[in-house]
Order: sequence, then C-alpha cells, then structure tokens
Amino acid sequence: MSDDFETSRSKSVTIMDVARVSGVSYSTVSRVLNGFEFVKDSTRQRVLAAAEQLGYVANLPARSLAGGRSRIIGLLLPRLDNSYISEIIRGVDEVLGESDYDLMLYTTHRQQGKEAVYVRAITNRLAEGLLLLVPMFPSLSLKALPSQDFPHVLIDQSDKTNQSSVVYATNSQGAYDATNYLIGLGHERIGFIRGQMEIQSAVDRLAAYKAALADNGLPFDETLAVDGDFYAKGGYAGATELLALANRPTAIFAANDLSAIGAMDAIRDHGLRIPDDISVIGFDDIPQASLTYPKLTTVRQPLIEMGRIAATNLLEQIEKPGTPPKQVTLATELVIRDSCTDPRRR
Amino acid sequence: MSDDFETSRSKSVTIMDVARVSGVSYSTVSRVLNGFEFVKDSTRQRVLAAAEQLGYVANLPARSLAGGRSRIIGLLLPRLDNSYISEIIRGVDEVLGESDYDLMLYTTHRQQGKEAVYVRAITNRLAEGLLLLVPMFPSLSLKALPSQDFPHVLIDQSDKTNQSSVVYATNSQGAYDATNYLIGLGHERIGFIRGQMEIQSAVDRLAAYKAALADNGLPFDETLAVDGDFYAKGGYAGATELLALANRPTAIFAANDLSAIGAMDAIRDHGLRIPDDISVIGFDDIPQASLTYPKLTTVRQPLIEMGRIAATNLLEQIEKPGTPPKQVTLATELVIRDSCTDPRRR
DNA sequence: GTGAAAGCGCTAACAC
DNA sequence: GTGTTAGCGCTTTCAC
Repeated sequence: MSDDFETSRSKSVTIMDVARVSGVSYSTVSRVLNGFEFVKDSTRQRVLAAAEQLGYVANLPARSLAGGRSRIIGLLLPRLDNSYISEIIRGVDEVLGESDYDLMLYTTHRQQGKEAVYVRAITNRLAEGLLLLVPMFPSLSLKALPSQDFPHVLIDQSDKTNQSSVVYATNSQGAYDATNYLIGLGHERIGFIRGQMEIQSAVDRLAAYKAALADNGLPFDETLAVDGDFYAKGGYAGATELLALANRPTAIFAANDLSAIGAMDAIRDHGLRIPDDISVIGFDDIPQASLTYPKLTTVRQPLIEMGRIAATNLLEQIEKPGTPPKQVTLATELVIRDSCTDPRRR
Repeated sequence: MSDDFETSRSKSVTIMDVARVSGVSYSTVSRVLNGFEFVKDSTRQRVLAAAEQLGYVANLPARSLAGGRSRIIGLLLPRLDNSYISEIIRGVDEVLGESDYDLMLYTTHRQQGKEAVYVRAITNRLAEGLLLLVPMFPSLSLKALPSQDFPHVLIDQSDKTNQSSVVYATNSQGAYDATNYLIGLGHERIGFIRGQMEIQSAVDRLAAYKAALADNGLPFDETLAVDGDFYAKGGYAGATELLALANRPTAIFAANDLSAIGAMDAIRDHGLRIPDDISVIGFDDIPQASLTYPKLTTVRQPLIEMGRIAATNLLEQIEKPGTPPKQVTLATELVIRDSCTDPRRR
C-alpha cells in the first residue's frame, strides 16, 4: 500500500536527487547532462550512472524557463484534413526523427487570424524554432515573431523580402506546363478551377494558366475560370458550373488534386467519361492521385521533400545562429497518367 | 534603430509588466488571467486591458513549472506515414480545436522501445494528458506513466485490466464479417495477408478469419495465411506468395487497406483482373480505399471518430479528476464496393 | 573542475 | 479582494 503510494505519487526525480546519489553538487549534474566539456571523466561517469539508475528524465518546462534548450520545434498550420499537409508533416517528422527535437503541432483550425497569438505563445520560451505553413497571411505570423532572428521557415511560400527562409515549389512553371500539355493535346477550351485566392500558390497557378493560354494565342475566357477552394467540394461545384456552360470546356485544370478529384466526381455524375469526354488535370500529386480511376494526370510538387528541407534548414538555423535565411524553390514535374487525352479523339 | 532594437529584442512581457501597468500586484494579475472568481470587476477590467495593450502572452514553461495548467496534451505514436494514423490525428485535432488545448506530437520513429522514455518526458510536467497510439507494446508505455491516475487514453487497443481508458473497434467482428462475406460469395480458398503480429488488431483479425472459416465448415490452410506488415510493400509480397501457390486462392483478405492496395498491384502485375480473377478485401476504409480501381471493398473502422472519442475522454479525465477509465468499442462496418465478386462468375 | 547562488515567469498557499 | 512569499527544476554566472 505505502509502496504503491511511493511509486505512483512520489515526485519525479530531479537533478537534486542525481546530485545526492552521485555525491556532487547539482550544478555539476547539470553540466554533465548538458554535455559540458570541463568535467572530470570519473565524475561524469558517476553522474551518468546515478541518472540512469534513478531513471532521471529532464523536466522540460524547467529547462526552458531557465533559459536552456527545449529541443522543441513548433509547426503551425491551418488544419490537418488533407494529405497535402500530411505529406509535408511527414517530411518534417522524418528529419526531426533523426535529430532529437520534438514536434509541437499547432493547428489554427477555423480560428483564422489567430496565427499571431499562436506564434507568440510558441516562441515564448516554448519552442526553439518555428515552421510556418500559413498559406493565408504569412506576414501576420511573421510580425508576431519575437525577432527576425528567431529561427523560422515558411513552407510553401515564396518570400519577397529575403528576410525569412522559405521553401516553395515552382507553382508558376508547373501550372504553365499543365496548361501547355493540355493545349498540346489539342484542347482550346480549358476550364480552370481556382484555389483560394488568398493563397499565393492559387494566384500563381491561375496567372500561369493565363500566361500559357496567351503564349499559345488562345483567348482567356472569364467564364472558364471558376471558383474553387482547394477541396473536393469546391472542385465538384466548380466542375458543375463549367459543365453547365453552353460551350463547355473539353478539359479542366483544377488548382489542386483534391479539387480535381471533386471535379471527376461531378463529371461522372453528369454522365460524362474521363478522359474521353473531358480531360482533367490536377496539381500536387498527393498519394491519392495515382489511385483514382482513371489515374490522375497532375503536376507533382515534392511535398515530403519540402517538409524535409524546411526542417533541415530550421535545425541549421538553431544549431548555427547567424545562418542567413535561405530561399529554396523546388522543381515541379508533370506526371502524365490517364486522365487527359486528345479532345478530337472522342 | 533603437526602436527596432526595442521591438525585436526586448524581453517578452510578463505578468510583472501587466501588474505594473494596471497598478496591482502580480498575483492579482495571475488570478485574473486564470479566471479566478474573487476579483473585483473593475480590477479585472483594468488588468485585462493592460494585458491586451501590452500584448501579454503567457509563458507556458513557467506556468507548467509552477504547477499550473500547461493546456498541452501529448500524442505518442509510432510514425506518420499512413493515413490510418492521419485520420486518427484528425479526429483528435478536431476535438482539441474546440477546446483550448494544444497538441504535442511525438513520433517514436524507428526508436522502437523508446516509448517509455517519451512517456516520462511528456508526463513530466509538460502535458496534462496523454493519448497513446502504441500498437506494439502498450504495457511498456503504461508502466512509464507517473501514476495510473495520470490522464491517458489508449487508442486502437483493448484493455485487459480495465485500468485505462481505451478506444477500440470491433476488429474480430469486422474480420469475421469480411471472411463471411467472401464465403457467402462462393469463395472457398481465401488467402489472408497478416498484419504485424505484435499488434493486437492483427492477431484479432487473423483469429476471426480462422473462426469464420471454421464456422462455415471450411478448413484452415496454413499456406493461405501469409506474412504481411500492414503496409503496401508487405501486401505486395504476400499476394505474390499467394499467387505462386499451385492451388491459388480465389480471394484475398488483406489485414488492412494498405496491404490490400499492395496486393492489388501484385495481382495486376501478374496479369490478373480484380475482381474477375481474384477478389480482394481490405480493412480500415482509409480515404484511399474509395479511390482505387476497382473501388476497394473493406471493413470500415471509424478512425476519425476513434480519435475524437479518445480526445474527448482525455479532456474529461483532465477536467474532472477521478473520472473512471472508460472502455469504448466502436462498431466496424462492411463497406461493399467493387473489388469482390462470385468466383464462379469468371 | 566544481560548488553556491541568483533567477527564469508563474501558481498557490498564506496573510491581511 | 488583494498583496506577500515561497517554491517549481533547471541553467548559468561567479567564486574558489
């Protein structure tokens, strides 16, 4: 009974306990635990042994508060409900798994605009670095950093100021390639389902679509570019709008794969075949893209790699203060599968 | 310049600052910030205004250390690389998003066996509660808890001791239903691709497969139950093994959808058609399952719901200490799509 | 090399 | 109702 009480309720072991057992002062224990160099080897061994024996585990809050390293990095993102984000997280996690940093995950949910509050909470002695996947208004988050020097990386964002490390993909080139591919196939009326236009990649992709049209001497028809939201639902609605057009398009370029998947559903619900009646192309190449039927042709964005690079860069900033911000832009790649064909073939 | 310095480098604002500005002691500030009742309304207003004006943000480590609420809950899981896990996380996140708890995500990666260390680190004043998605050796993690009373929930795990809150699905019933369905279709030689047998659900599913066979007077053929790993790779290998059999099965029941997807690839690579030549059924109903071609028939496990229930239960334990552990088992459901058919039809 | 002591920002008795 | 005070467990000068 009393034994039970001891085991379950006894306060956790602190450096004081380790100090007592190993017969040194607790500041020496702290030194050993932090890998401080100037400690006699025999003392070090003794302390380590005592810590091991006692099952010592550092109290992170105490360490953080005292100005030590928390070994926590924060990841701020809007939500978790799509695999575009999951893929990026995986990349981050892979890198963190090899280092010994832990991940604090913050999702802002619908609390849009709350980013600044989160940023301040995370950076307030909690995390040593921050990964920002804030598609909407990155500058708001940036301004909330305690200083421009606070280690941070913006993911899927390009930077106009060169003040922050960023990881981005060639959204413009990718969207240009996709449009060009469709045009090359023989399409002249290409619908475009937009992403959320508050997001930079959505803007870039739409602009590139227009540019490709123009470069090929094709007119930009306002009615062919419809609203979307980067989700299947918006893709469905957008495609439905497009299909209702008197002179409907022979191909649809959805701003991302999720929209494309929604669009495919809408097309099927209208009794049309893909790609025979209408071609569909997406963007991102999320894992689902290769499983759809027909398999979705899309523009691959190296999501895992983006997460990995962002994390690697962040750790570098943390380990080597003063490392200048780095802007990385990764290449996208057109992945041709089965959802597009020559419109004249039908 | 000096202004810049001020904004970016100045120490973060603490309750001391708020106290000074609002002209009260800092313990009063603490009271107001913690929603303590016995504070004069006018003081409360003054403090709140000062906090707002100064842009005060709580220092979490300090609060935790002082014994206050960290409002962090930990989620310990093996890895992030499949949507089974992503779905559960989404459920957790949904609930947390409505409360004001934040999520600390720990992935043990390959560091198998390290769970205990993580558990102790997380529970050591850092998090107020812990969600455990530790398929392998749950008891190891459980033993590392500071006490049995520490708020925690085991996800996708059933509990023999009734000491912990758990959320599980009816794996046995689900696997039984799947096997029965195949038998009802007319299959007599049904291959089974196992999951990792250190995991309880893998064991449950295999046992139920055997039970269904027996209940239908069908023999259990050892060579028909092959190794798998709950991933596409293992599913591919398992199916390949099955297809090489002299008297190969007419249907394959894969222990989860990822394995089933791998199996489908193997089947196609062997030049066979699904479901005409061979039927395939999975387990989980991850988002990809409805996108495969043909669409995968599977046993649906309510993953998001499991995450949601686990989080809800955890918060309840935190808010109302003394709440007894709760064992929740959710129903699985056979989702019939297009990957299975009558073997005599071919 | 190692110990002593201050303090990180906050909560929670305890006074008044 | 509100102020005073003692820690929470740790890092980090500063002595010796």
